[in-house]
Amino acid sequence: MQTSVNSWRQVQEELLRRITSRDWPPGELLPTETELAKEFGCARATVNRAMRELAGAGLLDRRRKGGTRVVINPVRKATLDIPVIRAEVEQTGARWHHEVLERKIGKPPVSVATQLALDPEAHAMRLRCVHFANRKPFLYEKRWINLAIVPAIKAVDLTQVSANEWLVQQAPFTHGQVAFSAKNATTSEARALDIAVKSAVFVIDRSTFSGEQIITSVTLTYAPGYTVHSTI
Amino acid sequence: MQTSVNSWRQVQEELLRRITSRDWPPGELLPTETELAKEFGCARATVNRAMRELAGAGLLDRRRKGGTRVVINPVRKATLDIPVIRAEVEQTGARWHHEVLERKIGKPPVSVATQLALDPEAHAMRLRCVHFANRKPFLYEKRWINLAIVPAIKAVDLTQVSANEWLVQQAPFTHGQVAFSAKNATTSEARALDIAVKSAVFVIDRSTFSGEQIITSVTLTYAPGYTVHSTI
DNA sequence: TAGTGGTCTAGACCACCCT
DNA sequence: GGGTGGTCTAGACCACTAC
Repeated sequence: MQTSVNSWRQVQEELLRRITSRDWPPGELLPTETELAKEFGCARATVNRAMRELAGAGLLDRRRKGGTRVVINPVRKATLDIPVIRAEVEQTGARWHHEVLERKIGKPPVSVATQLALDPEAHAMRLRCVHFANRKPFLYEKRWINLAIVPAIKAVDLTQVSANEWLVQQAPFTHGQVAFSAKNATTSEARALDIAVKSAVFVIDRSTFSGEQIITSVTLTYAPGYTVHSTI
Repeated sequence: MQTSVNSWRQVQEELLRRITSRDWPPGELLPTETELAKEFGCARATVNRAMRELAGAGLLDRRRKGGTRVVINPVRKATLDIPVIRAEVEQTGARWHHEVLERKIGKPPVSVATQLALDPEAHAMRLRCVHFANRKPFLYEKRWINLAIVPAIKAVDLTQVSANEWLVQQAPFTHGQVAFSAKNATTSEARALDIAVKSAVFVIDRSTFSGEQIITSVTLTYAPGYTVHSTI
């Protein structure tokens, strides 16, 4: 029994050491929280917090009565930030501005309505914008907004505030989905971003919800060179 | 003072409701943990856990003495899974196999050595593979492995076990970096994936570390159509 | 059914940092 | 200096599930 490993970070570090050093190889059954607490000379809650986070990271598999095991093929989790577009540009030191290409209100096509989980009769706002970094086209944005949730946006001058930023501040979402992919730029995307047709562009599709109801669905097409960074 | 909102999930739900409903608009200073605990009729630790997770999600900004505020432009966090390649393919119901195109041991070029943070004199293993889903090329893998960390891999038959899976099991990393991007396929990538040159391909660059030392650095080039999904 | 993790409590002390 | 969040403790009860 060692003494004074009593902060949950220290406990977590030691557990991680035993896993990576293969003291506890994949599949190994770990001691119980109570046993580890005794060994480390700390409270069970401290061990619990350390192990809970490792389980969240995909390294441990915990189940009541079954105990805690080292995961065989860990599914590690990467966390990546989703900032407001303006902040993302300005953080690189560049100047940001945006232009609205299209803004109309009407019934979305059926394909979009199902994607938005909207009543096909419901009205939505269609928006197409280009975001610039240092006056260079940076991002082409195609968006549908559910007016049943955020009717107030009808009165907003979206040439002054981007819909992205307005929505983030005025209609925080409870959860959302994101998808990342690559594709060859279409003619209209190439024109909007001032790039060659068929250039490889990075695409983010994102839908955000307030409870069960969708707020907005957006397709972000980034000019070539864009990279998303993340840590594991 | 309401009664029996005593689980941290209930507390978190209620806090989230007040934020999204703009009861607490962006920038608002929230009551202290002690006050909320009294209001909800639960222990301060319960409120703390609920708020800590919301802060981790980027919705709240917490500081000692300064109190807790609703973040103005929340930088939301997306979490995405990074499974072992074989598992990723098999989860779609497809059969997985892989082929090794190149496997050699030697000094890496200087550019790679700096990228790997390796002594230029250190030896590394160079690996190029293709992963298949239902016998169709799915992923082109270019990898450098730091033999100073995992010398044992020299004796492994990497045509039987993929380096990806072997490393995940035998040399768990403590942390890593990931980058996602899009690019037009080069000639060699197009040949490996059996696609047209200049097709848009999705690229993941990943480096993993054991403490300060790099374990491996890999570039994964996915065949067109590949999408990474995530939730916010 | 018994053992394990999941959670809550009441209290305490501490670190940080705003005023 | 004082108020706030960060964390730890010792104990308790509960929920799940492997056996």
